[in-house]
Amino acid sequence: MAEALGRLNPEQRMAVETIDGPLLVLAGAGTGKTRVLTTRFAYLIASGAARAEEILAFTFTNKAAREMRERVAALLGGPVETLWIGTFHAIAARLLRRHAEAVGLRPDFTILDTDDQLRLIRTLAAEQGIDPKSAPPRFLLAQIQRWKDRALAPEAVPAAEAASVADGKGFDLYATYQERLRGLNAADFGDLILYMVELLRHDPDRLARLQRRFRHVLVDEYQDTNVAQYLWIRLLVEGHGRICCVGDEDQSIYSWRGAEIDNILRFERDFPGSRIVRLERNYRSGEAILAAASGLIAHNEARLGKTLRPADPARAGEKVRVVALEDSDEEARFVATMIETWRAEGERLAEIAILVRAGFQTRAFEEQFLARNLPYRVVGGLRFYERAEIRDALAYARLLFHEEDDLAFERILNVPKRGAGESTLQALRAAAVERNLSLLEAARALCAERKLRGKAGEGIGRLLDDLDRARRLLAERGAAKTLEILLEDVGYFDLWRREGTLEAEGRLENLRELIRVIGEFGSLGEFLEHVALVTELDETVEEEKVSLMTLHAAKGLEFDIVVLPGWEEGMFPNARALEEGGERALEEERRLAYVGLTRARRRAVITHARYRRMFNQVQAAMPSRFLDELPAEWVETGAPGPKRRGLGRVTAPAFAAGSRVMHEIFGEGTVLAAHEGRVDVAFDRIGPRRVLSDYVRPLSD
DNA sequence: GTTCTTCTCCTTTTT
DNA sequence: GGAGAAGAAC
Repeated sequence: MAEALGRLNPEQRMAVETIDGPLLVLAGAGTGKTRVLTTRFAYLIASGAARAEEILAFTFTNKAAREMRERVAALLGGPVETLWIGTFHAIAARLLRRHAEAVGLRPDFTILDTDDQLRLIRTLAAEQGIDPKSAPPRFLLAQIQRWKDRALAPEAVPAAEAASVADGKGFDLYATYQERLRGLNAADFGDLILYMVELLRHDPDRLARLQRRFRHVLVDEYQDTNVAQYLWIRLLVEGHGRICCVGDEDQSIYSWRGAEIDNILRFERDFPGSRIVRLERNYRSGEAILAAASGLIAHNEARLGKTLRPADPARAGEKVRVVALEDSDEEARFVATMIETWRAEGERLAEIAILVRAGFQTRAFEEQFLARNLPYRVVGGLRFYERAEIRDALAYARLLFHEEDDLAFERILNVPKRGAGESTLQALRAAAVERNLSLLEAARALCAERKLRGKAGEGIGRLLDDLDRARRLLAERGAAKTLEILLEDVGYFDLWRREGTLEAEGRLENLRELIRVIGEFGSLGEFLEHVALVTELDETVEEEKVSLMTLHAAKGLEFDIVVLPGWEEGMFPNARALEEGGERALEEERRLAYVGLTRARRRAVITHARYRRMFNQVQAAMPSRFLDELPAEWVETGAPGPKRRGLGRVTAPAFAAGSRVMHEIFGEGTVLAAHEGRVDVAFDRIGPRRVLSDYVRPLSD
């Protein structure tokens, strides 16, 4: 322990050893936040303040939870199974299963995924005659989630607000949606937190027991908590105030998910007697990058304020480079070529990341990388458990586990196609309601009574037989093997095999992977709980590949080199975000920019295009206002590369058609024609292009 | 009634 | 260039 403490700087040490009251650790990017959290965890135990199982630690991602768990275990010397370290949702689920009946659920309740939620909302909205055009299901679901993020059960939604959403229909839908979820013995993500708060609010004894049981509470990424999470935390530490929140208001980027930056800004008022420790020594980046990022974020109002300083003051590092490109295609080509150059200079691809504002931006880069055989990976795109084939297979698994899982049944009723379409489903629903059965039981009843005719009757009959057979196999063959047999029997594998495309190959591969993973779990139930709460299948093998991801996905990561494309008004800051959220949203966009810049250890390159192709048309784009907000002394403009020896003074006539030239970015090529300030060159690597003559020099040989 | 095809709309970020 | 809804064909 002494050794671990000795590795801390004075501020970090203060953050670890202040354990007698509420503490807010303002941890700037790259200041050793995780080290503080894990050391504090261990210190609480070593100092006798709490036993390991008396410390409750909340994180936002499963990855962060895992990392913390591993590092704490290492500090404590050996794996600790009983640690309460997890995401808000995972911990809520764990606690709720023990107290399910108090919130109207059974302990084996299902946790819905977004697909399920949306399908349910769509059905309910249709039942209630809500026009999907004026009130799209996605929007309604988002509104319901926002209520849940604020810990508002239907009866708690303020009347004025209830009336304002789709003429009050949105609110009615919320009430029925909640009823239906309880009927299905299911909870969605928001419910986990909402129910937790309700449980603690309405049951003082239970609350008191939990307060005694968890002597210390740690919260990571406090700036990302929503109101419901905040209320939960507050209830938990009411009375003793032994809470430590770690966060960075400048990295609060999840308001659209209900995160409330005010939670962190208000900390001192919320938790009387609290102290604040600032971690400002940055161990990641050079001075130039830190100064550029600091200068940018200084434009925000909603801050507690802190200044990042390089831990090594002698390390100025490279300035942030800003490059203007003609259009989005050229941007992608430029970035790809730049990365090829870096690679040739010995940079590792795994240490290069391209961070974009919106997911679709990755496509242009992917195309370039594919064409050039430049290895890349898209981080966080469609996650494993969100793929259609995985969802389908999981629906079969859920049905095996819980016959009454109507949502799973609906999903696979006609997958693969067995002639049971919308009208069949309606008939089943009607029968289910009338006889108070689950859909599957209703199907069984109607089949037995020969009320389902033709293709549908036959198809459903076979499905029921296959399911029965599989269920009988379950105990003997285990979950993985049984699911494999079931998917084979119902013809689900064949569905993809018949396609014969490369994509279908991939899907089959994913299914095999799924079955392998199921095999690693003790039971089907255990596996399904894991799937509901863990969205990624994380085998982040260190591969020599460029990473492509959104700025949101990049939070918490770091790379030697970071490329930030698309810094144009409308794109970044994102126009839609500004429309919805105004000034507050602008500040959040700025925080995103700050997060992006501070991911870089050694080098950051920002690009913007003068013309951007949006869906089908080309639009002129203004450089992002964030570019103007970067302090000029830490920024360098123009393409990188070897110093321009007299370039720019070379005039166009110097380039005779047919002569060989070298371009700073695109490499060598042959001149086709020269124009005023521009040259057409057939480049060896990327083909013909018109480029600025400033960037071209003649090759003497 | 079911499935296939065309059309139109939009595309921010995700535990 | 993708998804969902509406219309057309089986």
